[in-house]
Amino acid sequence: MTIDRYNARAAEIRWQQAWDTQRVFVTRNEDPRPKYYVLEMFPYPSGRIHMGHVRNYTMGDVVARYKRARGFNVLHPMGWDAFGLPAENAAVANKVHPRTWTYENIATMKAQLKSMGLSLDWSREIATCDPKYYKHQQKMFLDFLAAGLVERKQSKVNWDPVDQTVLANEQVIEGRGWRSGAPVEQRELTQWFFKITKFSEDLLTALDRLDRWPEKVRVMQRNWIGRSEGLHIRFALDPATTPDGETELEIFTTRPDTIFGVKFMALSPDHPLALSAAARNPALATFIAECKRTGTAQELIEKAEKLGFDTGIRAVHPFDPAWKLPVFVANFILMEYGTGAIYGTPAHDQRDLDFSNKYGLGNTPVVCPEGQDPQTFVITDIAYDGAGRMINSRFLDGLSIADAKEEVAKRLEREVRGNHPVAQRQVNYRLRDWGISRQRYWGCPIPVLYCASCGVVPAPEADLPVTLPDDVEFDRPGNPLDRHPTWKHVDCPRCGGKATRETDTMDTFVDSSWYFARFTDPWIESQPTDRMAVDAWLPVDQYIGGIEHAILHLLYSRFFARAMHATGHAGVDEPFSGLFTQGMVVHETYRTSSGAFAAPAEVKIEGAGDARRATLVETGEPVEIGPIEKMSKSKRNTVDPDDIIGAFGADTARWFMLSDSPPERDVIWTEEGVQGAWRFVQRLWRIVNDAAQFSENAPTARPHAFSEAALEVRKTAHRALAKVSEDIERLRFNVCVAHIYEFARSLQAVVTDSPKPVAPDLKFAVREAAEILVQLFHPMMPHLAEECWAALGHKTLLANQGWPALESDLLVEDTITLPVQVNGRKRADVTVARDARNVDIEASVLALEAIKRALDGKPPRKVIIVPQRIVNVVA
RNA sequence: GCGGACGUGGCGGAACAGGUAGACGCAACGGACUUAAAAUCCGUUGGGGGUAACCCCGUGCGGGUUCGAGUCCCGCCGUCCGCACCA
Repeated sequence: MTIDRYNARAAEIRWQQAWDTQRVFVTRNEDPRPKYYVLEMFPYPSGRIHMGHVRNYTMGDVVARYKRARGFNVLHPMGWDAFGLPAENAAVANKVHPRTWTYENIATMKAQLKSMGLSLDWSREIATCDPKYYKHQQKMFLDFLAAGLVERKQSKVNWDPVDQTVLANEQVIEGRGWRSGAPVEQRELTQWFFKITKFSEDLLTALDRLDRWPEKVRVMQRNWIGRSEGLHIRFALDPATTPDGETELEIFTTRPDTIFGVKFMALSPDHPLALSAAARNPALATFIAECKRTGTAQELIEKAEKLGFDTGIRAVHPFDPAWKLPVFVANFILMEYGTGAIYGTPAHDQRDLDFSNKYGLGNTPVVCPEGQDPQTFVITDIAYDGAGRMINSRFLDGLSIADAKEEVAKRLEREVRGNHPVAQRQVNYRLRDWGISRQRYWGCPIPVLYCASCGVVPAPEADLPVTLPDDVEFDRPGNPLDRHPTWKHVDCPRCGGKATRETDTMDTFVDSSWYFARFTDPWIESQPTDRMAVDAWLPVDQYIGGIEHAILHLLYSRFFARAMHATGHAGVDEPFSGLFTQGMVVHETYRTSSGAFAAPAEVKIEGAGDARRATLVETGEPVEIGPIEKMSKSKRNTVDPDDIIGAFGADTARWFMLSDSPPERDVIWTEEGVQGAWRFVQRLWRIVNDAAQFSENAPTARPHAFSEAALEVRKTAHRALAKVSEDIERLRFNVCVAHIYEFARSLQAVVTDSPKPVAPDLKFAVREAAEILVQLFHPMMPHLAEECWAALGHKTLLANQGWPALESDLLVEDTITLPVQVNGRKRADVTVARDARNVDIEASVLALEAIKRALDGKPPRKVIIVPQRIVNVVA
């Protein structure tokens, strides 16, 4: 009998329909089995899925299908991060409404995802642009507002001049907008903020408990939160030098130990004292204006030279009333951090030293490194920030840095001026509140009103959702909501007078900060979450997505979980107990002689190694093979998942995405790799069919005894089962793939090489092995697995089948083969009984020809036997 | 500058917890089948030496610990990523 080639296209559609009709992947909240929530970061509906999606969703699907087989009630939902700027850009470019554009994209991408055969519960699908979703987001905004977790304040914001909107600090990358890439400017605006800083300490310390997160991500978040302990000190100002009404200057320092090395004070150009001093000093006012000018582009600030201006004001040293310090305005002092003012200790801070050297303020070293002579220790160009003993510091001399910090804090805390202590210990964070106002149409409206007499008024809950108007124009830059003739004009719900709506919408990162909670009960209309459901399902057991969200999305979601907890919408603080960040899909780039990029589909490759040459298919023009880079439209090195699925089927694409590269690293998409995956699909199909034929009429009951050959088949199968199970648990999919290749190859050898007729026990063993093989690759290639399962005579869906039971007895061998080393070099193998005594092992080892030769007739000095592992003979 | 990760054949990579380095795949080469090709199957493939049994070298470089080091320690070199005037 000849076996037809496996027709992936036809089979895949058939099995997808079968899963659909039988509602296999629809999850019930009432299901009593233990829960497992696996989630991949939901996509932005940009138009079509790309290979990055294929990789991400395949990994999630492997975990979901595996856990389902292991008996868990698996929640594996999907939705759409559907608000955002590209929809508006499309509206400008193509005169299509953002909603239309978005939903058309969703339809396309949903069909593409379905063609991948993912075990998703589509009944829970949500789109964040749906008023049924953002209604609840508005409700939570109001709850957060009432709970003091939202505030409206004026602040300097990052303004993206291309997108014409505000960006959060996290969205500014190297001084440029994360989406537009335009240099970001600073502007003063009144904005809505989520008070993420209220949770700074908890967001930081809780990272230690996220032991199933990549260390890299935790480090990045730790740095981002940027906790530092220090002292808040009030310096008195010399009245003779100070503008009216000003008496003191507050600073924050993490190095109070260096207080006797201080040479100057420096203020941010935005500092109130700087401004009041500027009011009577035109030159200073000019300097400040200058700072702000260079300060419009973040990029320039970072490269700018340190500049200062002496205000003429003098501060008084807290330990010496006679010691006066010049107060400068300096361009490198940030108003947003600490108090916006510092004291400068040039010897021990590089920035202060640069500044001091420029303005001739000198420096006095106050920390002397171990082994240095304090008399000769001088600082010229490089500040010293290491450990050491205090010098030149009066009562601190001889103390360690830590003791000196403590001593200064103690003394200044005790000292009182104007009923307040002169200094207080303080913890500062780099983390800022999350500004969420965006001057955009296609986002969730912020549900507040402004009334001339009542001020800021929250929208009444009965009016939620505050929906977006449909009739908007995108013919001009700026926010269409603001220009809309009627939308923003409403009556004040408090006084009935005239009021206007907030026309800013929320940052789309708000939408994605709680979708994982909504998935647990997306049907409930009365509230954002059903507490029974959300508390039962959260946290997400395994979250999978790109490293690019290490800070933004993941930190916001952690904040949201806490805020939802505080307002009664959820019972957990951490949304994701397990996190995995997968690598990118990369591909070679191709350039024609004109410098234009060519797409892989347009290029023909010939030769191998150094002789590899590329030409354009159409013209035969030679093409330069360029570096391997992340697949992107601009470099045209993308491969369309539809093309791959069309040509080879989803299973081939899925298998290739899991092969070779470790999941956290980048994977290089190659035509050869796809071909290899496709060949293996066909090979599996043949092996399973051959095995089915081989084991025809196999006994259904397990034989009492097995021949050596049959036993070997069973051992191989169960060893593979053990390894693959373990490696799926550890998300080491590339290693799973290798084990499956190995197992398949050995099963194939048994089926081809065994003499006929076949004994019943071997039939049984081969049949068992074939079933295990199919079940092992099922999470990775579900369609092929169903087809094979049917070929093995099963009438039920493999998707509903449990994971095979491991017979661990089969993993234990009666005899073991140990490598034998002489002086750490392998010389031979020795096969002994598993429980052989060491003396017997030693005797067998020393009897080996190769060992005798290596010892050259001399007795060994020592024989080291590591049980079950290795023997080393020391000559 | 600060912080982190990594460095293994021609390539992607494997090696539990200090115990046989190079699993598995790709590419390449040789062979079988075929009129031929495709497809499939089998074999070889870190470097060097030897007819062979076998021997020597080998996990970025230099040291160290150990019976034994890809793995641990110290010092370099290189690559990638994140943060970047945060006082």
